[in-house]
Amino acid sequence: MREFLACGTLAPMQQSLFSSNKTSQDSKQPLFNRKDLNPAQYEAVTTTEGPVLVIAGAGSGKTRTLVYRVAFLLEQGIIPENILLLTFTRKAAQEMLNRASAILDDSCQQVLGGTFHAVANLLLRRHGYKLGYTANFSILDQADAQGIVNLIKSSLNLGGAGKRFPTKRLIINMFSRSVNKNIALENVVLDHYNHLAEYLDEILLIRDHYKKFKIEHGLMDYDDLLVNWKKLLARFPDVREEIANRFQYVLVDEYQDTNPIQAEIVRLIASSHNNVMVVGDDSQSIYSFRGADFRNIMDFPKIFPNTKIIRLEENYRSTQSILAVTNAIIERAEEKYTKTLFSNIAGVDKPRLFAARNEADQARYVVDNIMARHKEGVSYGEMAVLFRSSFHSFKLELELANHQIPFEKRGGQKLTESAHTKDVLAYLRVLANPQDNLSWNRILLQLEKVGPKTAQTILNTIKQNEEPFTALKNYPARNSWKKGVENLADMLLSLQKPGLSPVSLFDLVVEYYRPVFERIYHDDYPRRSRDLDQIRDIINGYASLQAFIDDTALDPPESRGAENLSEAADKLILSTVHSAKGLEWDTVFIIHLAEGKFPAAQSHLPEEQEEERRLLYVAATRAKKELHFIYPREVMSADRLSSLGRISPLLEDIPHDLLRQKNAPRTSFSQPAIQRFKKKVTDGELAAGTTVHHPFFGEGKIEKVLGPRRVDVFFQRHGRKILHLDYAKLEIL
DNA sequence: TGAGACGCTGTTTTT
DNA sequence: CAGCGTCTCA
Repeated sequence: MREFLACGTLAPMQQSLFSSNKTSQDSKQPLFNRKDLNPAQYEAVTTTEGPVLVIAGAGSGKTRTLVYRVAFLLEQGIIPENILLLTFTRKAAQEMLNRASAILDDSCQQVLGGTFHAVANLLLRRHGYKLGYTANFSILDQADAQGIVNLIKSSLNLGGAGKRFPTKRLIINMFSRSVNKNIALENVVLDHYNHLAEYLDEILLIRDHYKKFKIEHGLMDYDDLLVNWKKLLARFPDVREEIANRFQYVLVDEYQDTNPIQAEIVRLIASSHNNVMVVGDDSQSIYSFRGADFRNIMDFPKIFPNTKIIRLEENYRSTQSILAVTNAIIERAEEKYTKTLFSNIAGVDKPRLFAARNEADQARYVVDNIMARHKEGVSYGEMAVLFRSSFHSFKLELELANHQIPFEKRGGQKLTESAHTKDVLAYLRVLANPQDNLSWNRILLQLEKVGPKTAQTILNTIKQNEEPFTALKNYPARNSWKKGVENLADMLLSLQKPGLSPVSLFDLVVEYYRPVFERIYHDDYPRRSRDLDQIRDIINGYASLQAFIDDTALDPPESRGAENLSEAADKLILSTVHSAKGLEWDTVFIIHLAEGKFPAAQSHLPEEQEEERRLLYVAATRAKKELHFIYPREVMSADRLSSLGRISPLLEDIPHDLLRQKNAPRTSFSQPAIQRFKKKVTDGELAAGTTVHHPFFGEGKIEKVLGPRRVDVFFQRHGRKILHLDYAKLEIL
C-alpha cells in the first residue's frame, strides 16, 4: 500500500533533512539539522523524558514534529516496540510512520500506531478474558448498535409507544454521550434531551437490555472498546504494568479531541514513567459530540505535574491573507488558549466571498473556478470542496459529473455501512463469532418466507447447539422454506473447511448471496453490485478474517481499493469538514455557508455555536493559497418554495477589507427557474419503455409514468430512480 | 406470519 | 430521497 499524503507539502523540504548517508552507527552524524526545525519544534522533538504538552496551531508543523520525534527516539536507541503513537485515524498514523521511515529507516514501521479504538481492540483480544470476554468478540459499528436498539424496542413493544418516541439513532447518541462524558444517562436525558424526559423510564430500560444483549452475545461497541481498555488498566495492576512497560514512550496526536476516558487511559499507561507527549490545538476541537472538551487539553498539566508546555505558532501552510481571515474567525471565540498565527508566506489573493443566487449558481461557481484553476496547472487533487453535512454536496456532485471532473467524496455514508455490504459481512461475522446474534438475524431474514418471528425461533433453537451450522441444517423447517435453510447451512458449513483464505471465503459467500442480493435489491442492484467488487478487492489484501472484520468497523476502508488504481491519483476531494481535519490543499472551497446549514440548524446552545465556529476555522485553515467562501442566497425547501437564505452568522462580522466580495445578481424569489433541456421533454412523449438519457445516471428505460412530470426510470448502471422532469435533465434517445 | 405498497418524516459531524 | 413505520392482503 502506498503512502497517501506523505509526498505532500513537506516532501521538497524533506530532501535536505537527510543529514547525510547514514552508513554506520559510529559516525556520529546527527539525524537532522537543527535548522530543519524551528526552536519550538526542536525542543518538542528532543525532550524525550517527562510529560510534554505541545499546543500546535493549524499548519504549524505538528505532524512534522511527531514524525521527527519518532525518528529521534529510535535513533536514541529506543526500540520501536516501546513506542505507542495514538492518532485520530489509522491513516494518519500510517502516514507519520512512513515519513519517519523516510528520515530514519524501516524500523519505524514496527512502532505501534493507530486509533485508541484500534489499539484497544488489539489489547482486548489478548486480555479481554479478564473482563469476561472471549477473544473472538465482535465490534459493533453505529448501524449495528442501532439495530440492536431496534430489536430491543420491538421486543419490549415500545415501537408504537407514541410518535415522538426517540429514534434508535438518538437513543444510541444518548448512550454514547452518557458513557463518554461520564454523566448518568438520567442526567443526559433530563439536561440535554429534556423534551424526551417523559420517556426516561423506557430509555433506561432499553439501555439495560442493550448492555445485557452485548454481553450475552460477545459484542462491543466503540465506547466499550475504550471503557474496557480503561477497566483493564484500572482494575488489573499486573496488566497495567505489562502495558505501561511495553509502551515506554507514548505520543498522542489531536489531543483536543480526546474525551475523559481516553485521557484516563493515557494517564494509566504513562503515570509510571511519565514519558508522554500530547499534541493538539484547542481551537480545532470539533468532536464534543463524542465527549471531547477543548478544555481537556489545558488540564493535561494537572494530570502530569511538571509538564513542559511548548507552543508552535508559526504557520507554514497558508498565505498571510488567508491567515488574516482565519484569525478573525477564531478571535471571536469566547474562550481559547492559542495565540494568533502568523505566516511568512506571501500571497496577494484575498479569500473570496461569493453570494450565489441559489444552489445551482453555487455549484456553477465552484465548477467554473475549479476548471479555471485546473487550467492554471493546479491538479484536481490539490483542490477540495468542504461542507458541514455530507448531503450538502449532492447538487454539486451532479454538476461535477456533468463536467466530467473526477472527484472523491469523504465523510458521510461509508461503503461498509451500506445494507448490501453488511449482508455479506454478516455471513463472515457469524463464521468468526457464532454468538453474534445480530448477524444471524440479518442472515435469516434474507431467507424467503422467513420474517422476524421465524428468525427468532430458528435462532433460539440453533443457539442451544454446539454446532450451530449443523443445527441449522437439521432444523425442522416448513416445506415452503426448508430448501432455503439447507442451502444456507451448506454454504456456512463449506466455509469451515480449514485453510480457506479470506478472499475465498468471500467468494463462497457471494456465490450463495448473489441471487438473494438480486432479489432483495431488485430496484437498484446494478449500482450496489460494484460495491461488492470493491469489497472483494479490499478483502484480497487480508490474511486474517478477523482483521478484515475488525477493520470494517474500526477503519472503514472506503476507498482503499481506489487508491491502488493509478488513475485515482488526480481527483478533486469533496469532504465534510470533520473528515478534512489534518489535511491541506492548494485551493479550498467552503460551500453552504448559510444560516441553518453552517452552523448546523440544530446547534442552539452557546457552546454548540462555539464549536461551529471552530469547525469553520478548521475548514478555512486547510487552504494554502486560495480560499473561497460561498453561500446561496436563495434556499429551496422541500415544498419547492424558495425562501431567503442569510449568510452564515460566523462570517457576518469578518472585516470587509479582508475579503474580496462578489455577489451574483439578485433574482426575484419566485418559482425556481425550470431547467432548460437540449430537447425539452413533455409529458406526452413519455411512456413506459421509452429509452432516456440522464447526464449523471446515463441510459435508462422508463418503467412507469407516475403522474404529471414524474417518472420512474430504471438505469442500467444506477438502478431505479424516481425523477421529476422539472429538475432532471432528461433526454429522449 | 410474511411480503409488498404507500406515505411520512427528518437530515450533523465519526471511532 | 430513503428509510421507516403502518396498513393490507395472501
